[in-house]
Amino acid sequence: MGQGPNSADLDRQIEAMREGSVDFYGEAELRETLAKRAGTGQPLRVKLGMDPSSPDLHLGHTVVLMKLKRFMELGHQAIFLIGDFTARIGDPSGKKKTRPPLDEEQVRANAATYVDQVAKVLDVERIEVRFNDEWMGAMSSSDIVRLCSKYTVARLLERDDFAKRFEAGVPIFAHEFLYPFVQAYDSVALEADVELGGSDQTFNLLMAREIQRDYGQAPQAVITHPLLVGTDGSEKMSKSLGNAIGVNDAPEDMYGKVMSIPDSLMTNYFELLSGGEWEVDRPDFTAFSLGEGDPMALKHRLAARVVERLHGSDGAAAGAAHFRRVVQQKGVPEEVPEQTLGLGGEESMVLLDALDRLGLVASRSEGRRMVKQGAVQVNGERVADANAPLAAGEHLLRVGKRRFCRLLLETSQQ
RNA sequence: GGAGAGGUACCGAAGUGGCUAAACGGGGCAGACUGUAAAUCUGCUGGCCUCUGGCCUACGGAGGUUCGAAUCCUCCCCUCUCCA
Repeated sequence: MGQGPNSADLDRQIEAMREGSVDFYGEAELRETLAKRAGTGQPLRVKLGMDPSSPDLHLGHTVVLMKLKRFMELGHQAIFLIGDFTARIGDPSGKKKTRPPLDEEQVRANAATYVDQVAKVLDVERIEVRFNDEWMGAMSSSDIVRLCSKYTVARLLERDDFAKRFEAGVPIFAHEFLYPFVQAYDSVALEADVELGGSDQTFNLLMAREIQRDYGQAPQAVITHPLLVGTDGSEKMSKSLGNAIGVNDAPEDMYGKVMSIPDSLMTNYFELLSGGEWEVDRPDFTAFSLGEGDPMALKHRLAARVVERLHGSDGAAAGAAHFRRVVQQKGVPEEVPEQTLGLGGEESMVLLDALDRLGLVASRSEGRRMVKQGAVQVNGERVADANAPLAAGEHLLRVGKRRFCRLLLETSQQ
């Protein structure tokens, strides 16, 4: 931008902004704003907010982060808002029940890791990072009353997740109504021109437009994005559902988790995660069902791209090697965590004790079950007796497919 | 403020005095199979043990009745619905 109103350039920008989105509200106004500002060098203020309700971001978050990246490439100002205040309310979006509120300490701990995780996808040096406690914490009760006077209960109840809960007789607590007000006010405080989010955020995002008007600002454009489905292939990706691929997952784990998505999800992942950076493969499932084509190779390609984005090409290579070796050939990973235990004067250690002390099993009862099910191997041999003795020396323990530990048993007193 | 309904394991949901560590479904884990950590099939899924058996803890909370309670009684807490 910057070379005066150029319609073709505007088209290109708008197109990039729309790519991969579900809805683009306020597109026409945004186009006008861009045209007006062309030549002034004044960038758009583009807001993306996340609540530090869990310490880990996952691939679902990267879908929107990639869009933020595109805005940066177009020369706009990215604002990453950490909802430290909102996390203590608990976002009701898409929830079938009330979220447990987090205490300040948890929120702070989670927030601390966010910027690092975002840095895996974006150049955080060029981002404005803000916390909404900055202005929300400073609000007086009368400010909050004033904010709440801008929207009606009936309109809040139109919102899908509230409506469903209300109808089903699932409790809705009054503080949950506060959430969209705060998120909307964030846009006022940040003077956002554009806000990005998942499609489950549509209500909150649109409400911000009205609140901004009430506070004398031009309403932000809103661009929503599809929600990435988790590795289970049915629910949206979420840490609490256990179907998430974390941004901080080790390359090997990340690679394996991508490999574990259902085949039918491959296209979707290619498209949503591309962020305009990958050419998108559209596998031919009809061919696969006829035994043609190579779905496995495609999935490997997807996994490699995902891991490469977050861990670089070395990570991708490591992930691929680990998968071939451990999963396909049922082998032992290249690097197995090592631990040393002392025998404390005994001749040997009972297998179950070792599993328990190494944390390879959740409880001793689980350990017994694992052994009974044939899930436990010592040095590549399946062991049927939980009380089998392990002599001093080195033992490679394996529980199930993925839990490994190299145990060094020492005779020294301990 | 009044009246009803309800709170069961990770989640949903049966069970209304002993046969219940609690049916069934989902989830999770394991084994088999497979191009895959997909799909499918089978098994397991509170803890602890000297383990084809035994012990401890558990059905919102606290007491009580009973040889014995998730199931009966009392009080308390929480949610939903209707009325005001």
